[in-house]
Amino acid sequence: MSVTTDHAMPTKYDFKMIERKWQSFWEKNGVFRAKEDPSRAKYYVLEMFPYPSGKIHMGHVRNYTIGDVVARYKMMRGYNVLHPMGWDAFGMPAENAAISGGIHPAKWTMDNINYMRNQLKAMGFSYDWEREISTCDPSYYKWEQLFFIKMFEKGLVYKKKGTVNWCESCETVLANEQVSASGRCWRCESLVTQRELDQWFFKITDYTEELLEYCDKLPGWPERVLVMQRNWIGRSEGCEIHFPLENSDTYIKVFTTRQDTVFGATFLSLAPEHPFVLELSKGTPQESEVREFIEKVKREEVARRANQCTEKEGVFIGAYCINPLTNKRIPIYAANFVLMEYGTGAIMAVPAHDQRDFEFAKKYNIPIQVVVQPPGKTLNPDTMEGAYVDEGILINSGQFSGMESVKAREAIAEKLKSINMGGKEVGYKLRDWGISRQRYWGVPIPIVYCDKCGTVPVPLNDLPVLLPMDVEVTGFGGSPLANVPDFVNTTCPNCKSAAKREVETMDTFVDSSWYFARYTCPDSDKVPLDEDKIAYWMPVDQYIGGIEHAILHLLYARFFTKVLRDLGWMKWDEPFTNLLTQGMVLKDGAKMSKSKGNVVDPDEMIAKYGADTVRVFCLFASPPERDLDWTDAGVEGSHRFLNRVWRLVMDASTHISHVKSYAGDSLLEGPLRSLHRKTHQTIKKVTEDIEERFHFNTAVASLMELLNDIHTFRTEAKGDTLSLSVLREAIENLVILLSPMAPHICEELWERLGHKECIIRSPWPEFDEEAIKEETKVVVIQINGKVRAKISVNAHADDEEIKDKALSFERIKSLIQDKPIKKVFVVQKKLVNIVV
RNA sequence: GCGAGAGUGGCGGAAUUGGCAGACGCACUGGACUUAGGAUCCAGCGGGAUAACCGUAGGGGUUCGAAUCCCCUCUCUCGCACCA
Repeated sequence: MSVTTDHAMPTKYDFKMIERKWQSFWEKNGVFRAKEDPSRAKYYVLEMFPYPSGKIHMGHVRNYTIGDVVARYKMMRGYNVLHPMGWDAFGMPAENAAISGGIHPAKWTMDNINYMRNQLKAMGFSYDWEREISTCDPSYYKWEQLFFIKMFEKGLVYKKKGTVNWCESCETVLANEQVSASGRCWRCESLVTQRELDQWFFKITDYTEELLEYCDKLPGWPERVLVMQRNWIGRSEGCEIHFPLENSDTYIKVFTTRQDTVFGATFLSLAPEHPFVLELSKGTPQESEVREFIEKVKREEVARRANQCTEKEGVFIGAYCINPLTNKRIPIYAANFVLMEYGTGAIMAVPAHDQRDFEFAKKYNIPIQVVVQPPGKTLNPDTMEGAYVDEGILINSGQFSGMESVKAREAIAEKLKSINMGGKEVGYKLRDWGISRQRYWGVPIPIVYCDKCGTVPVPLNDLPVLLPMDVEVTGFGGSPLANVPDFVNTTCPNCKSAAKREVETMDTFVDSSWYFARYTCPDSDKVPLDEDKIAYWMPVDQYIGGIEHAILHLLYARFFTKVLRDLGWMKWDEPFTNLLTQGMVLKDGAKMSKSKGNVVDPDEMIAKYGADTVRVFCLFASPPERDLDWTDAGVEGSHRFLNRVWRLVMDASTHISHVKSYAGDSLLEGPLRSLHRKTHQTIKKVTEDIEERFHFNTAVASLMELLNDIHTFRTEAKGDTLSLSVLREAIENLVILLSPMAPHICEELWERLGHKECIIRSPWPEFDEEAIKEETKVVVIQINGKVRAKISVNAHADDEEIKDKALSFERIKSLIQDKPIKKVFVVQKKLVNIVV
């Protein structure tokens, strides 16, 4: 009998039949159903749930494939794995579909969910579909309303009138995080303007320090995500300084990080929105000019105003204050570049040492006073071309002259404190999270407005406040819910008199701030989070998603976790222990988009090549953090690989069906030993690549190598039982190691190899340290660092032996000839470098 | 401007406690099988007069030895950007 050939027509790799078969097998047998079991170690792997926009795209496919490999690997490793999936189902596209297509957002959303669920099932992902949740389901958002009320009671939710970001196109408010650096809406890219509105806010600033502090306690997160979050929180240490108003007993508070330059403060700049601007200018000759300026700035787009390049403009408001350390009288201006939301909305302007103030002073002819001298230079305010912003020695600063600026910051802060004119202060960029949205398709804010009782939260027994279904969504005229009398008109929970409901809905980022916790107990109907179940599953061991959520979703989810902890619903400080941010899927080097016409449709790919091929390609084409360029040729290659695996196993199966997998019972030599070694090296490589680095591309590559070696082996080896048992060992390991990546084909092959238990319930193989060892090693011989020869040495040879062998090697001898040998370096069983 | 990351064959990518550069795949070339091959198998595949030698964005340095460490320059990607 020969191992090499088999003349029987092999069965074709029928991926359609195979994938259908195993998907229904998994479903029927509840293979992926997760059950709490305190006797087993749990592993919670989660991918960011999708917005049901219509169809799954390649980004999802990649994201979920990565998660699926991790989930399946951990299952085979014996962990009790929770791997859920659901829908971030509230949001604007549903509403837009209603406006343009006349279809109800609920129907549109449900249709999309049904379609996309089937797509995910066709990919063979190992989700526990019994735990599926949808954020637009009242049984989900009911609890979100409960959290809102609890937060309201604790003062973590408040309503305030203020300037907010407004997207003209979405006709709704945006949180600061949701406005891009260029002042555009995160969703539709239109320019964002400002509006005065009464809005609900989550007090995320109560958690600023903790959110920042824990950025150093998340070793499982990519550094760049943490850097982005730290930047966003934007902590800066500085000083508050009080500038008394002339002829008044009030003062203006400013925040500065350069209190060492206070002696150079020659004017004050206030944000145009600062209440003092109107108040102080009242009755002065400047009043009308000031009013005009405020109006002008208000009209400016956020993008323009927040841009560094925008011309600095301002106006004198007709009032003066006193510099508390120089006692000099200095003018007060309103300036377009001063932001009301940061610090105190007012700054002391030091033109000599701040570029913005410098430009401003030049433009309006305000004196420039140098107070920090750079080492070895003298600054002349008349000839300076820009501000000197670096450190130096203080001059013109009274008792502080001669002091280094760094030290002066301490001393001046202390001085200000001692005279009760300010003191050290910490400033943050992070502001409270505005969550009101003037939209229909979202979670209703559970609040009632009563003329007598004011703002009253809906009693817990009355939850959920159901989102009404009979609503006409037009896209005009503000909150659609305001036009539903049955919804708006209610009675006050307190005094039972007529009252009105809040008609705005919550930002959908609230919905996704706690879904990961709800997966642990999706059916819990008495409490939002079941104490025992959440205690068993949380926190998420591995979270996987796109980098685009580095700030938005991930910061909100961290905040919400801390809130829920403080409300007593869970006991973790952070929701996600490890985070993997995968790169984008590109086509022809560009992001896929309809307008570019470079969209690859997952459905088509699955139909043409099967889910396993699509999965393998996603994993093989590049490591997860990097962008992946989709190529048809690459997919063909992955498909070819699976075909080769299929043929190999089918060809060999008749020969190896009666032998047992080699179990180390007899001594191996030659090709048998080599294949056995390769098998175990591959187990080691694939295990480490999955476990330690998520480098599935190299894991697949090593499986391809094993496949190639098995091929070679079959043409060389004899058909004796020992050979066949080694062959069987190699093939079985190839199939089992490949199974997390290409589960359908591997289940099928596993069954055809005669296994009764499915592969996902089989244990992950362990490698044998002994088998991996090479009996001979190839040692590279270098002369002056250049490779000149390679010799084979016994694995037990010591350095001296290797050195001798290298020096006596013919080719080396002839190259060295009679040149004197200066030194010889030997790297253990790897390399010899001869220096001549 | 600041911060982070990256730059390796025709392409995607391997190799990171400094030790054989280019694993694996794609594309390409030649061959086998074949009525046929866009299937499959075998072989080749950084450049080069196939010899020296040169090659990991460019230049310098450390070292017996550098894709890897250090310095400078360039390019690209991402994030932040009037935050006082």
